[in-house]
Amino acid sequence: MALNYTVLGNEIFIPNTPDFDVKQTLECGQVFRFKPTLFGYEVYSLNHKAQIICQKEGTKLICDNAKYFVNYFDLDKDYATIKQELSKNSILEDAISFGEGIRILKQDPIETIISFLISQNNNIPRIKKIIESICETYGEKCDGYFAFPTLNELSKIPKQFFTEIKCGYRDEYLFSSIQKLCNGFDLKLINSMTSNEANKYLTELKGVGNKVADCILLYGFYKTDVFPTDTWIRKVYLDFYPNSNKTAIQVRNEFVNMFGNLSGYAQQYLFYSKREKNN
DNA sequence: AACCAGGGAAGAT
DNA sequence: ATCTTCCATGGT
Repeated sequence: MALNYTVLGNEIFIPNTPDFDVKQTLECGQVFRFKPTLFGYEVYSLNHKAQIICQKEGTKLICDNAKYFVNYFDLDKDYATIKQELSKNSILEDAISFGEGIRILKQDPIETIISFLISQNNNIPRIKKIIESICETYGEKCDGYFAFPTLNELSKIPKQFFTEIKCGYRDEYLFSSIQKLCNGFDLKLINSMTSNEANKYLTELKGVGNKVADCILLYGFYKTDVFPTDTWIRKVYLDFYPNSNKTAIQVRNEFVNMFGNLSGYAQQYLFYSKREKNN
């Protein structure tokens, strides 16, 4: 059954349902540009903003473009059926009931590439700080926030800036990949590729390896037959298969074989559950 | 002090 | 092709 929401002007209202939870959706590691407020959250995507107000009867989104955020929060997708299908696998039972309100956000490809270039071998609070700093300095000033810079704006950032805001060795990755995105690298090709082909293509960007490529494909291109495998997912794997010495790529391929087109969803439930519980 | 964080590049085998 | 080492930074 699909989500039952209503749109009134620039407001979206989602009545209480197990298939939508803002906290779970924002804090499951897929997005970095949001902050908690008194009554909920504020979320930023490109040059859009949504105020999210958690009420007794449901969740209200006050935004600049309701259509944009209906798509962003994937509100027209039937997650109940996805969860029902995935729950047949005992590995997922607990994780799904723990994060049953997760939605996979439909983010912008460039914003996703830059964000997950920064994410590698890094922790979430610092990732957020670095992205915010880039927006503040090079993004368009909007009403109470800064937009994510356009590709053209990104192309004007000197490598020195990435160094100064403590990107560490990722400064070169960001600088080099932005140049490439401006010059010859064609993201439109990805839509006509299989996920494996697209993964390989994305690794032509410096700093993008197998894992970051999977994140880009899942969050930026909505390809769900991928399974980003990071340190947390490897811990999950060890929970079910103790003293396994499989590499990240082996774990990744095993999960993709297990979950097929629903791999991306499965990954989110497992990641969120493991990271929140941290045991 | 040593280890970890949503890993990946480069060089050695 | 697979295995090591090193890579900045900040927190524990």
